[in-house]
Amino acid sequence: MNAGRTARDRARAELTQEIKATARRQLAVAGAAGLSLRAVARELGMVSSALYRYFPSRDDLLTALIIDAYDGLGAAAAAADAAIPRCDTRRRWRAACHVTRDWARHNPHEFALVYGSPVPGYRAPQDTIAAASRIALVLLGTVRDAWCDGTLAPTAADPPLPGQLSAQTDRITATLAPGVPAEVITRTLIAWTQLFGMISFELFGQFVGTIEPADEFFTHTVEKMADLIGFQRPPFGSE
Amino acid sequence: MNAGRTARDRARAELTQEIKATARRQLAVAGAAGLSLRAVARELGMVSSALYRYFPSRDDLLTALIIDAYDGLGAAAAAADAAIPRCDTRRRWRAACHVTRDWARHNPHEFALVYGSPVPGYRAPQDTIAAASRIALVLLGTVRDAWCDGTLAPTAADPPLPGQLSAQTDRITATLAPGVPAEVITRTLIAWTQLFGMISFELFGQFVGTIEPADEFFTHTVEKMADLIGFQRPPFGSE
DNA sequence: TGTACATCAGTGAACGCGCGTTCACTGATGTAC
DNA sequence: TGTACATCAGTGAACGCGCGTTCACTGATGTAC
Repeated sequence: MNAGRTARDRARAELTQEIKATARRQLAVAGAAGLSLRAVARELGMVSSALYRYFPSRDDLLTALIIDAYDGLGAAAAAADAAIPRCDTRRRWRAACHVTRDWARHNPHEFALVYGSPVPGYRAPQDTIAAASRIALVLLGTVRDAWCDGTLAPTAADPPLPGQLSAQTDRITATLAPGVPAEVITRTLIAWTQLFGMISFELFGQFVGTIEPADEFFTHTVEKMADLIGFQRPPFGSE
Repeated sequence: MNAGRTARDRARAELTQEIKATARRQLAVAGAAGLSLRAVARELGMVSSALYRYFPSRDDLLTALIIDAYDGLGAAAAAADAAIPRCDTRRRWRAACHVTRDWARHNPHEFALVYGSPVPGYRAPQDTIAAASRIALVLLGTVRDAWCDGTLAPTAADPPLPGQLSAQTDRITATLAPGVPAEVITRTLIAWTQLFGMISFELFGQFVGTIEPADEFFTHTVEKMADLIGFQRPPFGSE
């Protein structure tokens, strides 16, 4: 892989990683808004202007951190998902939810960076969107596979979705989950927002004094949401 | 109300409000981490040290803003709830959810202040917790009333909740909703986290390009969560 | 293998700006007699 | 009603610190012949 690359190239790649790692550590003490190139440079024993060889501006460094965060979560979820037999869709859903929480608890500042309040004055470039969608694709993939298997509970004879919402879910269906009914996509969106809301509340302190620790609440809720989507319950005694 | 108060007192109260209002405007441009006493003073045409007559430090001003934000949301929800007949519990739940979203959309920076990433280096004092719970109490109140009315759907014969979670819900039940089963409290907690997760995603940009605008998704989801809790569906044609 | 030149990493000084907080002070407002 | 004193709001200067970004520069690494 490194064949043909010069020492300079390798040094550059390494230092780029070190800068990002140091910046990540900085997030913990100052938050995204307080991320400081000078502080990063200081910790690396460099002069601040040297960082401009690696990132054209503070915002570009922030963008790199955001993409890394989304990628880290996406990769963790994809790996957890891949470790489970394709047909065991409920377990795959569950694993993706739990790995998301675990990742967030291990990387609380990166979670806050991407799922917390937007950084004032920072406008996320397009590249971040692709990275952001990885986790959603893993979650949606388990639902799609369950639907295609025929193991997902049938959709209720509810009134049809209103126009705007059904257009939105159709767009998702068309590109990412052909054949899956809008109703199922909608339930997945509900569970998706529930999952991240619950993790945000846990990490951002809304559970202090009540749902603390949140382990059992989390586990229980993941099952409830799996039921809501329609994943088949595991046979009695198998878990 | 102002009887017996001196001109000085009234001026002090007014200026305190003006400082907070100006600080709230500042939140929009710099976020909580960037809230600056000097900028607030500048906008008010004062010298920065004058603010120390009103707030002993930057963090105290931030605390005041946090309490005001929680109170604003809590008051809006309480008012919306109070405007609906006590017995119409599903409509009360629905109203509280919608007013929460409306408040968040009208006050996005205050929403971010209290439900977004924690401000680095800032530790919220105890007073904020009481203010924070107001919205939760309104939501929980509708569920409690529905249960006491006997109009809430019966709880399923599910396996009992695990110990940690049932202890946590029991504590909530004991003080805030006597007689309501742990299962119902748990479902309410799920809906509560779902609600705020959905609003966060909408405001913080996670819906960009997919669920945008989120109006119908929001309305639909509020109904689904009302179903999950067990509020009776409105009779056919009544809505 | 050796030389000439181009590329690049990192330096150090500087620009122009921001911040929270303290302190001694002036002058207006309020209170007690 | 008037006077003496205490309280308080707001000033302006200062302390000591931080920041992002630019720029001319030195010296090391890489490339072409």
